[in-house]
Amino acid sequence: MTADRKAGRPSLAQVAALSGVSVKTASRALGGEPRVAPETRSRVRDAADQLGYRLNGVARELRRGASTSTLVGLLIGDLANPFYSRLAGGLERDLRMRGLQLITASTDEDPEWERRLADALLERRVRGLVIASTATEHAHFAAEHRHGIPFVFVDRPPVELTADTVLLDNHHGARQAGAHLTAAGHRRIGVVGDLARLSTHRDRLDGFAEAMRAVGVTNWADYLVENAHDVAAAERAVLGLLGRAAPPTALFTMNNRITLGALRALRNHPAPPALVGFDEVDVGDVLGVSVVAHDPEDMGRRAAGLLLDRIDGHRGPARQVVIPTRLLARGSGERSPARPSV
Amino acid sequence: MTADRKAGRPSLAQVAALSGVSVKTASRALGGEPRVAPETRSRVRDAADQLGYRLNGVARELRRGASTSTLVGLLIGDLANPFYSRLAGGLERDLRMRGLQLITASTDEDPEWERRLADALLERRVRGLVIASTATEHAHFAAEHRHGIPFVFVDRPPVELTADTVLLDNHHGARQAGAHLTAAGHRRIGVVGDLARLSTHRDRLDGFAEAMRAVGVTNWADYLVENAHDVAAAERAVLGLLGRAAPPTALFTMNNRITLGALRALRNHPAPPALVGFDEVDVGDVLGVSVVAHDPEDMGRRAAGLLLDRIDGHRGPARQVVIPTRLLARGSGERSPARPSV
DNA sequence: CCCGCCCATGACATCGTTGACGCGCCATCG
DNA sequence: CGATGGCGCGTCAACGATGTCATGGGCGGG
Repeated sequence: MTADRKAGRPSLAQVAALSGVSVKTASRALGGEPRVAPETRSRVRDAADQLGYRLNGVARELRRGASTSTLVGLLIGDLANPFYSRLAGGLERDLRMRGLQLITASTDEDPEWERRLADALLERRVRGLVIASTATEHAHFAAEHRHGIPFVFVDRPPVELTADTVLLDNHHGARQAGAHLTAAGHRRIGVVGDLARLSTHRDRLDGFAEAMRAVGVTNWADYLVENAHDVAAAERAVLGLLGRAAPPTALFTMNNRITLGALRALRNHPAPPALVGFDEVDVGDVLGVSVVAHDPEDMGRRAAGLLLDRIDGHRGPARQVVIPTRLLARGSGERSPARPSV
Repeated sequence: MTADRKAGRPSLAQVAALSGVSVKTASRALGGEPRVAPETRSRVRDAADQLGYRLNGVARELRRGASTSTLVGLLIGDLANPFYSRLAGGLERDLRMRGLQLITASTDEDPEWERRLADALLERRVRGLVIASTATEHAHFAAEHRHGIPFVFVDRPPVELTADTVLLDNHHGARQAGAHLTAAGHRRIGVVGDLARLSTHRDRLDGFAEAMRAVGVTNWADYLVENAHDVAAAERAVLGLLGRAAPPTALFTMNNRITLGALRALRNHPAPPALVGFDEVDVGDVLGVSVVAHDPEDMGRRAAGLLLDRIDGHRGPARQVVIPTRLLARGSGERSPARPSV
């Protein structure tokens, strides 16, 4: 009758009262501490069950102080993007082996929103923060960082801040992609990239530029489209490139979504241009799509490693891990520039 | 010199001391409360900046009490599975418009682990719990549920517990898939499914069975393979089916990973069987894969809707939302059973 | 047989913040 | 000109758990 009316959740005090012990003993019994008579412990447990009681993790965390949180924050562009979700998966798997949980937030590549989310996570006293940042400056994290909160930057490096980082070998991968296409004889190569402000975009562009320089092509930027941030935009961009008077004979699509858009655009094309994409895509092997592949889950695991080291007290200078990329030739990148007349 | 030695993070008391006001006034100033002189407020803000201070969300949550948490728990099988990550994306997007954050944990389809994770989340006093449960019984959530914690079950319904639920129209979708294949003349249809214990598996199987009954085929279970939980297992299962003396002329692959495995298995096959998959797959349109499609992000949004209603005080009986499915005929499901001799 | 030690338990303070309430002070009003 | 009230700020307690220290009883050793 009085039990679970609208009254909030029961507190330890109520459990203690019901089982006839002090609050502290109840705490000991439920918290698994030693120095509790077995009979007492089970009496307390029964009372807790009866009341539907559960220890309050918030109170415990407050009492125990700073570095007892089991929450790790993850800031990414968009959880629905397989690159990020696989990264998150790898990260989570390694964190939970240590009893840490992941709290994930998507920034939609909005720097202002990213900052708000980071603030919220830090206010919640997360144990560490893993961040694929879309911002162009991270000095405002300096104070937290100095207070000992571990930061790990993934996919994109910190700016005006020194912290642990896990990056892809963007430059090398993109150079490989470019070299692969030029080796097949291509010179007019369409390049479609993500938001121009992102470091990954710039690094990949640099790598590609190097490959083009190596064969003496300098006007390749005429075929560059930037800021194709979603699949539909990428599809339009590719159609635009193909509609030109002198269309490219090959394409370099600079991330997974863009590659998907390109595949859509090329569907049913009588003589599709050669194509190399950055990032693996689902059934890329079945479709015969050549890509610069890498392992997002490994990226997550490496980030977990760096973070856990810091949590374990590692105090060394910031470390940087570079995840290798490798070119998978599956057909689409090996088509020659010679195009049958239509 | 004494500043940020190893001393923990500064507290409100230190900010108050530095700015020469009481703790309460400092709280008011930083918390954005009214009744603070502008000059005082900025003085406190300066002191906070100087100390690198940030309000402690843990303490605030404890003080404010139960239903002030801004955390919502999400339990799914595997964050790296696009079905789940898109669901999570849709859910997160709608939750964050209300200032709620998502804390995600993967169960790897292990019921015991799922329970442990749920306990951890509930102990942390999440505001609500969204769960794609892999367990076969949920009575242990009853106490929490009665205490007013909103639960939303997604993809799989609760057992021995009544709670809000968002499900796919599995039965209908699978029946459509089966009917589509039988309409094309198929009678020997290989069926590859996920873990047999999952309700989604059973419901889809039921729907498919109905389609087969409609054309009088009763021995279809001879071509059933279950527990193909990952892509590699699905690929093996399909190869096994095709290697039989009387191989199936069509395949029904009961989820996205299984469809991917089947596509791998069928690559380079001279006369591939017809194929209809459950769940959309990336570039399914490009590959011409017929599927029973639905919208995982919408599922997440609907779950968010149910949850937010409860948080807003809705007290009605448990509601159930069914997400429709629709068959997308793209070629692979329309191949006829007539097979060219090899 | 007595002393001292260990065990089970309890009282109390504390983590950092915020709600409830109180108190001057100054402006306004009848 | 005294009563009224809003404003700016402060004091105190409480949220729910746990660390610290204290206490009484039982038991083994001298």
